[in-house]
Amino acid sequence: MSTSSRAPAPAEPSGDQLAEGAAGEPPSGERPLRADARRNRERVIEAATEAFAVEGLAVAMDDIARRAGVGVGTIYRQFPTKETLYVAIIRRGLDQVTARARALAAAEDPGSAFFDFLRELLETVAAKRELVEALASAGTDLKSMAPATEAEWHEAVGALVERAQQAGAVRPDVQVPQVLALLGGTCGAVMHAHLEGDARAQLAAVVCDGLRCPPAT
Amino acid sequence: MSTSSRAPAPAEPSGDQLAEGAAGEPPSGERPLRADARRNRERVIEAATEAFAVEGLAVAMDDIARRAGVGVGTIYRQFPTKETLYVAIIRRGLDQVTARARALAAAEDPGSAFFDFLRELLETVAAKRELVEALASAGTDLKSMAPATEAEWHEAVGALVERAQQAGAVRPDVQVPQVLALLGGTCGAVMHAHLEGDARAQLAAVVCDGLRCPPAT
DNA sequence: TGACAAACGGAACGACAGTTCCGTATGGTG
DNA sequence: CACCATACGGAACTGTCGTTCCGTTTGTCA
Repeated sequence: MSTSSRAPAPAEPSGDQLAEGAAGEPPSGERPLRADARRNRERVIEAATEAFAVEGLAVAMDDIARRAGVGVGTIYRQFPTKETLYVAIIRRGLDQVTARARALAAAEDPGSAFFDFLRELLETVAAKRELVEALASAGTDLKSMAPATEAEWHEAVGALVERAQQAGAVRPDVQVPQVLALLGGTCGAVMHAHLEGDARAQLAAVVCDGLRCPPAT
Repeated sequence: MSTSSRAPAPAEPSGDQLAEGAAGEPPSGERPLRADARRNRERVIEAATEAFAVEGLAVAMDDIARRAGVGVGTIYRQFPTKETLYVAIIRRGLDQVTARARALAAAEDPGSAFFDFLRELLETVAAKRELVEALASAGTDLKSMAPATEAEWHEAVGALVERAQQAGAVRPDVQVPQVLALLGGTCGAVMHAHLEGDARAQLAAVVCDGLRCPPAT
């Protein structure tokens, strides 16, 4: 050993590059990225999304590159690590549902807004089951890889839940963290059990009923 | 996925080792295993359980061997594959909860039997969070790796649920598969969100209420 | 107690897959 | 239309692991 240790060092977590520069959509705050680069970035994300869905998280970077019609080097210029690549994809997806949550938070009926959100989320996840399953298996800690995305998600759901509680549509004794956990768990249930159509709706109904205010008592 | 068990010269699978001999508890139907072998088998399972919990599913077999105080070869004599090793551990755990379900199925009050089971399950899973999380990340298809174990689990829970429904303690419109899914999802929620103590109980309450018959209406 | 099958240990083997490197191509600009 | 920073491709490099092999040790049985 000793000697030239110029090895693929495990990509140390070193501090703040994770904070924002590692894997946002485009390089939000930086110099504007050449045209071909931007095009390729998009292609890579697209290809990776499909590859992860079809082959699982374990697809080789070479495969992703081939699907995208680029060289591996091109991927690594935008995503310094395989992890940053799938975190970027996770972000994208999470941002979408967060946006939906925010939109619903402005609805007139806070109660149905929340429950609709839950049902929609289940549908969305079921529709992309393979991909979500793959990404979930990463075991990535979003809180450290994409703090902002994570925070916004929590915040958006929190708002939805609290409004629903104030309107008396959701029992007041549940905390937002529990709801978040339940959302995740229910998504997991739908995916792993391959619940389709009615079965899925039924499960949603059970969870919704549990969350709803106990009518009397 | 993972673990591409690709041998240089695959030769022949020589028999359906998956079917039954691969990873049961002791070699249930075969010749009686020498004393040291039985001892080592136990040590290996013990060590692997701890290793998976502490280091995750990705621990090297060499690590497990070291922890167990044996050579890798010894592991491979009992568990032809890494996968068969953790499937054995999964089986063991699942058999335990199945046994508990069966015990509760004989209780006087079918309703509280079922709900107690759910709560207990959540406690158990929370107590072994690290291990369960690791094993869950395997993405192993139990139905094909341990059909009997899987079937018995379904059957035991099914019985519990159906009795509770007949007693009017669980809403009659949910199917057993949904309950199984919900059980799994709730465990996942508790683990991923690190819900502790009260938060866990609260979540359990929500799920139980959802499953309970809507009092009136 | 002697003999033999069963079991052991652990070095060695192979293969895979993430990451790096560098010569070449190209978009953008003055 | 040059010029060059930026980007590209993809072969090559490496560390890591699962798995195998085989000489040695040990339990068991007559």
